[in-house]
Amino acid sequence: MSPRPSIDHIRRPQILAAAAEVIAERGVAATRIADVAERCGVSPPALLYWFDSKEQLLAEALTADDDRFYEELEARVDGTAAPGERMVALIEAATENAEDFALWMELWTWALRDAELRAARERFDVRWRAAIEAIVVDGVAAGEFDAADPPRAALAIAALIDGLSAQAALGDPEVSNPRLAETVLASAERLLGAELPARAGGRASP
Amino acid sequence: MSPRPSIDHIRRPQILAAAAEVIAERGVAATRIADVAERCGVSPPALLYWFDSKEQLLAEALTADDDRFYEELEARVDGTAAPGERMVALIEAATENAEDFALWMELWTWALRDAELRAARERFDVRWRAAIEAIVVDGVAAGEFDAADPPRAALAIAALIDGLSAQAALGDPEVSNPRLAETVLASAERLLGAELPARAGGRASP
DNA sequence: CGGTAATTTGAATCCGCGTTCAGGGAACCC
DNA sequence: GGGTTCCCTGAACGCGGATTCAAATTACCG
Repeated sequence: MSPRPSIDHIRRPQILAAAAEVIAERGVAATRIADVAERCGVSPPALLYWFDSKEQLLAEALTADDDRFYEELEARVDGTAAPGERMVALIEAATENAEDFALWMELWTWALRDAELRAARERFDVRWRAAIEAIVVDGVAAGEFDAADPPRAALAIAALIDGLSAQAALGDPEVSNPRLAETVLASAERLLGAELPARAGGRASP
Repeated sequence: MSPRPSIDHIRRPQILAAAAEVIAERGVAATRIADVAERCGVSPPALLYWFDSKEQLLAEALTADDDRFYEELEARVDGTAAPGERMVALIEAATENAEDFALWMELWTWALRDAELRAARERFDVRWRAAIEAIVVDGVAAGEFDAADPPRAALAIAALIDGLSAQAALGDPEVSNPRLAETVLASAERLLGAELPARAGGRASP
């Protein structure tokens, strides 16, 4: 509406957020610059003022939120003390919004052919695995977990979450959200040779 | 070259194969009809003679090979007898060509917004999980495996393979092809509560 | 207040690419 | 060997959409 609605550097994040929304709805391939502009209440060339090209804008949008995600997640997980509880908290946090996984899937697919996106994805994954591994190492040290090879266990748990989340995001009836979390938890118990504490939420039926 | 190089229904599969190749290289989004036509040594409109639209052609290409993949895999696996060996054979077969997983990732991403592709993907996944589950059930019946919930174990193994294959396809240095197979095997042993027989190939160093 | 820099816009440009069209050569059938 | 069908082609069409441009509007600064 007004030609200068906000000062300097509120614009870029705003555009990136709008782009991420549109991507989540339409997918990267079907996202037009005009869509993002409309969501911002702005004309298409305005976006080109802040970003060099559509490609650059979408690439940035695809990776902008992820750091925040990990920060939130690490904050949530580090709150609790015992490794078992931390692991449960992590698994819950990672599985509670499986729909959002669609954005990761987009990132993966575009990372197949874009070196920068590939590097970004790897950075996120390293961070993610490290978060898991830290818990595993603590659990082993505390005698709670039995894992001969913590990095491998962490890798397996991460992959398990990825694979199941993808299917959940795709609406697989076999992998509903509750079943997703259950399966990861049960499998993690096997992989870690430990019983994990029940989660706080509890079940619906008494 | 020659105007009628092949009879009736050799053309469609040929086009689909070419399309699958191009998709594997460029990705669905960047695949042009002209690319596929060129690979077939044919003009673009020729493809439109066999397929109604680009979209239909690509969708079909994305799912054409998969049935063959499962048939091959099931044939390979059913050759051996003991559940443990069958499981190892299945895991090896599924992990030996991680690069090909890129095509699956493309399928997933497009399935997010295309009902037919989504249904096709689910069909494949059901079949894939069933193959795993059959082995698990046999192993439990034979007393070789210890799995309280075979469908869940199968789901977990499938998800594990998916998640790790995706990272391998993305060139993650942490998930090289050998490490991929090792990790799946080691994790499957945990999930199934069983030692799996060493694979035939053996290791490189003596 | 004027001058300058920052931000946005509407309109125009430009191009890639899917698709359409009007034929044209080959096989097949009689 | 003439008609019919099948498969394909070159050229043209047309559209969607990214990017460019010149101008306008606004903020900031003296």
